[in-house]
Amino acid sequence: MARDDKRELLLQATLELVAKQGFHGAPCAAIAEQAGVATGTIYRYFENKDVLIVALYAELESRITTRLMEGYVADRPICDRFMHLAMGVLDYFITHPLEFKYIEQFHNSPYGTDFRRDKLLGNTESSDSSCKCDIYKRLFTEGVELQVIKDLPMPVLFDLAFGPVVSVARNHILGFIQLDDLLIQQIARACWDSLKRHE
Amino acid sequence: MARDDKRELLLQATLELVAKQGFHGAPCAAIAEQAGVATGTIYRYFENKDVLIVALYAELESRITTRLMEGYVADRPICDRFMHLAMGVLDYFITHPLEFKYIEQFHNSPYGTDFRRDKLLGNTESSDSSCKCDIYKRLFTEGVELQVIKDLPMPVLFDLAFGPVVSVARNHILGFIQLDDLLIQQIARACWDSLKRHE
DNA sequence: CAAAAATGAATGATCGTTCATTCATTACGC
DNA sequence: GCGTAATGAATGAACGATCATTCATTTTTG
Repeated sequence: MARDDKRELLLQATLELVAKQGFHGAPCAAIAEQAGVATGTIYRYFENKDVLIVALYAELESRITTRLMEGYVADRPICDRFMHLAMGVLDYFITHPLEFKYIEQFHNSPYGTDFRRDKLLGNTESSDSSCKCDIYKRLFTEGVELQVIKDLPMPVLFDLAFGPVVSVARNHILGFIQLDDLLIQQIARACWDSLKRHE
Repeated sequence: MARDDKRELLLQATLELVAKQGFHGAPCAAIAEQAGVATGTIYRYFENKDVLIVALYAELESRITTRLMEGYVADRPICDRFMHLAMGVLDYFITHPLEFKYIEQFHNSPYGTDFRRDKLLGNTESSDSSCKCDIYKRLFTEGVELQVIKDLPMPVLFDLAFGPVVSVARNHILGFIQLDDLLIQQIARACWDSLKRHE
């Protein structure tokens, strides 16, 4: 078996176990078993468990960003671009429930807190302009300047746009609601309503 | 020392440790030390640690509901009542950061998942009409009937209203933004914009 | 066959929980 | 009122279970 294959198997096993049972249900022994390797093998591909956890998170972020950039046309109207991004994120989450659950678990754990802190402080690699946050940030900045988006602090605009999207995705995946294309569009539109400046 | 005092000390110690360091940072030994009692004493007031965790959550929910009902006038316009509730929740969260953090930790843990599942299934005590959810549910139902709120599934309306509120509260408490009365009002208004039916 | 990869039993640390013991308080006998 | 017995709250050392990590050994590869 090629070297990268086993690394991939370990990442996939971690994704499934953490998404389905949380970090408590994903000890190293279980991850190894799910991947079909021995416990010790984990340490040939990752320095320790924390490195594995963070590496998987980075991989998932990268996948979403790649998907979001597909079909994104930078010179469309602000509203159209926002709808594309909001519906894209929502669609990605509900078609990849395991990835969504993992990301949620990660954010609400010591891993996520440390990760955020690191991003705020020594943000040396923020020159990566393909970051999902940057796409939104530029869109919102432009919208505020053109006076089509409310003049609120950038993090607040993020919360207005993402807060409902994440909540709705969670409720869909847990089976409390059933999202379809029409509903997704209505939700993205409602988020836009909260961002849009009053005429 | 009166019996209830030690129970209260244990609840307070659990609140502080879990809020500040997560469940990982709140072993029974640490909770007891913070409360100024011995480890074993916990088991005189609570059957086990899970019971303690859930009891604290129920206590916090009760406190918020009590606060929210203060000054709530049922025959005001839909918009006014929504603004009162949204601003009230946001204000409570940012003035009680430990309680907010604990509730977030609880929701994103096996405890929270089980709690939700129990509420969905054997919901025998749902006759408690003072439940926070019920206040909102009745407000939204009335709003949809009067055609001032969008005709979307009830859980989606919850997500549109609560998603941004929770996100914003978290970012304020983590120090990423600084909320004041004006900003709180603007955010509640933005949430209302996402709920409001288009003319 | 030599080097690299994989193995999984062993290790040490940490956790929730238990329980024999201590000790302050209360109730009782005289 | 005083000495003694009974009570049960409080204690914290000890236990068993679980975890991440290590490493001597075996297996695979080239």
